[in-house]
Amino acid sequence: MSRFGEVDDQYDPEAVEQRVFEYWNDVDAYEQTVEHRADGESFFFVDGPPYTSGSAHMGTTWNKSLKDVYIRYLRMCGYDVTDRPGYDMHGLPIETQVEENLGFENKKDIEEFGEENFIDACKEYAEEQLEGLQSDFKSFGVWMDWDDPYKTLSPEYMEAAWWGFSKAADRGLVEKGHRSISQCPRCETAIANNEVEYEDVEDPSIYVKFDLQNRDGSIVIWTTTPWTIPANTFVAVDEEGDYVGVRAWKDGEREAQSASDESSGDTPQDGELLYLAEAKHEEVLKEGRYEDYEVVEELTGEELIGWSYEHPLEEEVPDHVDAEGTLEVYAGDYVDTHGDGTGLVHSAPGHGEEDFDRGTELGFPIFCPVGGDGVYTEEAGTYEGQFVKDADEEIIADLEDNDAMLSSGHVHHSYGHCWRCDTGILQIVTDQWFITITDVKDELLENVEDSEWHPDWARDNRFRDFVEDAPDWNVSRQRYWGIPLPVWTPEGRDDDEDMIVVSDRAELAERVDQDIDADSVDLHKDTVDDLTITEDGTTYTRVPDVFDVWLDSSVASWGTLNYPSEEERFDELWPADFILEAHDQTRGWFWSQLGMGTAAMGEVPYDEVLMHGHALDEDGRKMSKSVGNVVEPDEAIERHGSDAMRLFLLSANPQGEDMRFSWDEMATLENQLRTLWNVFRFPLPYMRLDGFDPNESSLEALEDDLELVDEWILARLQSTKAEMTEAFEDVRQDRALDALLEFVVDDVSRFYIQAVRERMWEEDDSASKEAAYATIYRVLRETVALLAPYAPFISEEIYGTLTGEDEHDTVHMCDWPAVEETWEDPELETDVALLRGIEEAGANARQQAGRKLRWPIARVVVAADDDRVVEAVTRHTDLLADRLNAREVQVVSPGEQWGELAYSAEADMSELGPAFGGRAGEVMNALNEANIEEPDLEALEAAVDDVLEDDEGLEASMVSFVTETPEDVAGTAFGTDGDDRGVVYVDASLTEDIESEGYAREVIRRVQEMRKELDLDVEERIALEFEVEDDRVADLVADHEDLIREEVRADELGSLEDGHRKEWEVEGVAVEIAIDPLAAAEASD
RNA sequence: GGGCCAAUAGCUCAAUUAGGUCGAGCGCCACUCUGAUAAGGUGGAGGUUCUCGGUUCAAAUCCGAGUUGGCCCA
Repeated sequence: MSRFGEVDDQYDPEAVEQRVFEYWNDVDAYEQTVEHRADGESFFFVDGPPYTSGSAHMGTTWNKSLKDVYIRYLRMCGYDVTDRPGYDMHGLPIETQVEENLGFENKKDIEEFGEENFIDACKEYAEEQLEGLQSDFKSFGVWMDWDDPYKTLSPEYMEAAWWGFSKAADRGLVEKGHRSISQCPRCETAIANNEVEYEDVEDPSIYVKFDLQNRDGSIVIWTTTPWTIPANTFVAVDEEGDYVGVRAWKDGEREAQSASDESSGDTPQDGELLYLAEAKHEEVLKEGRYEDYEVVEELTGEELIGWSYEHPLEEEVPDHVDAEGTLEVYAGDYVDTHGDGTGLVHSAPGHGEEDFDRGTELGFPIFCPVGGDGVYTEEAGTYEGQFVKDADEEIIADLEDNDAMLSSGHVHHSYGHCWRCDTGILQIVTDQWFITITDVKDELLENVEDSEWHPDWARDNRFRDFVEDAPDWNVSRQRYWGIPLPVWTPEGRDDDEDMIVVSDRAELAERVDQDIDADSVDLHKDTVDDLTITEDGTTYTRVPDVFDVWLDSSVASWGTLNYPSEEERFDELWPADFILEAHDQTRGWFWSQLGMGTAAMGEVPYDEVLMHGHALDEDGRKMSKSVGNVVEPDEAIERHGSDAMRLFLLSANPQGEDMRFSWDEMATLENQLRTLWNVFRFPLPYMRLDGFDPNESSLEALEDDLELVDEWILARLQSTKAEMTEAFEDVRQDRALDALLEFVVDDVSRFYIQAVRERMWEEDDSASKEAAYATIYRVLRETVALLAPYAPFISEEIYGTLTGEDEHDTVHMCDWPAVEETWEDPELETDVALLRGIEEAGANARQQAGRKLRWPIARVVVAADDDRVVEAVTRHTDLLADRLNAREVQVVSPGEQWGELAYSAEADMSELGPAFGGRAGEVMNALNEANIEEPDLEALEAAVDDVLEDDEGLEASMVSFVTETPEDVAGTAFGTDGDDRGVVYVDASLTEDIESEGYAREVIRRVQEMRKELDLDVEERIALEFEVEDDRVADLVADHEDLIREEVRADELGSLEDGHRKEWEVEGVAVEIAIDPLAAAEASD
């Protein structure tokens, strides 16, 4: 880009982006930037791999923008940052998507299609999705190593997972076991708890009577899963709970009883004897439509323990559990006598995790007559071959036939579903492989301490809770598209004794019977299933399962370094310095990495964590396709540009809190970029015209020529850099951005540029103009460096236009701007802050007095609260007078009083509160309302005592006096950062002199407007005529004829025959103005 | 049902991290400026700090109970 070249008048984000993308491509900006830091200190960032299905949504976009801003920042700080992006490419979501695309219903279809073909199809699909994501990420300027992402489906990466798993096995943490798991009957695989999605559905709701043995009556249980009744093994009670025995009648049975005298024997007249929780009996009996009942027995849960009952489907399921001790009542800590149900819980260890744990504890056989496809096995007796949910109806009918049904209805409740295919999950017991991380729970908790989290509560409140409760990790899935378990077991054996766990490709090639090439072998299921190992006369075959997809990403910290196939970088870099993901990853990647890191390496694989939130819609609801409130990043880019979108995303607090999307905010940020653009392009024509050369005219060379505003904006720049750096160190890039934008919009645009405009207009070369150029050059040059991590496009374009060929090819190679002590000046910053406070207050006072800025005012009086204000005003009187258009500025020192002011007081509650206790509020009100002539404590006290009719004993520290403005002047308090520092009074009284200038300026402004209507060049000369109707005003204006002629560049003044003519009304006075460009007049001659 | 987080102006957020009269930006309205000009400036309106209790002389802030939203878990 050429230095000080022409730029667009309007900030056009799309055009900027296009140009910058091309430019980056031309100069290999990314490659150069990486190379530039190659010798820097290493910084090992690990990208949490997004899953390759679907495109980048707002949340992913936020996540990647955050990663980009920190990576760019760290690079600017000199680090050689690892920036390899990653993609999570295995797992059930892709399988189900591919199945859908191929029109498959179940595993059988896959088997017919062929495993190899299916795996190829999954791979192809995942690669396609990856390309889409990559281009999404590139589209908003993320700089990562797109040419070499780590992919969980690559052999090197799969090997990393094998290696981690084998290390865990070496430590004895791998075991095969019978566990109660969540099974998706469609996908025919176990799924992780965090893959279960809960949805509201209608299910059967049945109350079942289990007839007691060796005593009268039945116990009542409740369930929404009739299909689990065949597997009933025991009933659980709350040992401490209160239960009742109830005799209940329906359909007029009791009347029949009272009619008959004898009530012995089991007759309908006796009703039914039912046992259940005291708290639930009314509700349950109502549910069973009993008309009448009587509590006949009260007992505790403990008393129920040991009662035995008959299996309600005894005949239908002949193989039901009947071992010693089963079909009895036991204590269970999962029972709640006040919750849903009856306080007696039907327990089937084959179909529930809690039931399984308790059943195992009791030493019972685990009866699970259901296969992985959700179909009853032979053990289920008459139900064999039916899908369990389909069998509900028949089971209900059978229970009714067996007179075991108390009530049968339906209920709406939330029930777990497979996150991918939306099929209701089943709890069944199957053989699975586990990493028994519960064996190293203490180590996990210790390792948690070794990582630093932002925000800290994410670790101490959230993550720790999860780690404490985490069960063993079921890592096996009965699917196809995943990393195969590297486990070989002796043929025909079904356990983890004598298993072989292969750790990498080299070991695989060495041990398997077949001849394979370690470098080229693919590790997917279709390949490795055929491999066998024969050692000491035993043949081993591979366990057919693949890994839970969470295991894939859990090894990212070494997988991204291609460890174990490459060792050098691992030795140098591991563990990760920094990872950054959303809060759903507490249970996901943050956890899986800790688990795997601890199991394999004994360490947490990351040092520092930034946990951000989710992107919600404008109403604070989560974005969801079904609700239709999803905002696509593409749309945001189209409407406001990538830079503005990034700015919006990066202006949100990144620590734990969710972000509400807002089009308004994004538009505001685009406007602020527009302001920057305007600031940037304003001095360019002048610099170009004057041939400004920042090398020759450096700030350092021109130091003595700098004016106050120059020094001030440079001082503000230093503070801004300091503030930003501090914010970045606190991992609060949002606060850093706030500081930068405030600097750009408030200090540079609204103050500095306003103040230096006149210097730029000077036609002759001057040291002052040179100094202004040098200052603004430095300010802009550093500003774009500070902005570069956030808004890489606009920063690049501005940087290129400023520096030309002088510096780096890209702003992103710049060093993070350091604070330069030379230019620091906190004194001056305070001065200007005070002056701006005074100026603002003065403008306010002017408005109150009804005097426009165009009209001079006689004087401004600044009543200072403290000496610092006096100092600032005295030092910069001229500047203040100029900006307020005042003829004179007076200062009233602290302690002194000005004019005929009345006084009141403001209470300092931190003093009043302790002194007056409960009456503080009352005293405060009296103080605030008091009105006195002198700011004097005694007078105030008298006024307050008068109101409260008491002697209050005020102290000076309790109050500060405030002035009450007299009528002829307007006064407004001013201050900095919300602290009052004094009052500005504007004396708006008119004099002839002031009126004269005021009216003259009114004329000037209207002539200027007419010049603009004619589209005249700034330098173009004109002939001018004006006629003021009011004689007095006409005389006043005439006094300033010279001023008018100079300002509007009028060479001739008098009556004009033609030209551009207009009637105006100025402050109620009619004025006729005509102008005619002189050049045009000559031409017409 | 449980854990964690959040709730302050119409919107996005502050309020010096063991309490002291709640402030910005945007938007809106009015005014203003006219050599950054499809820009710039000033002012104004707008608050039951989600609700209800409690502690305290004093609560947005501390405690308790709820409501709503978010994440995770059941």
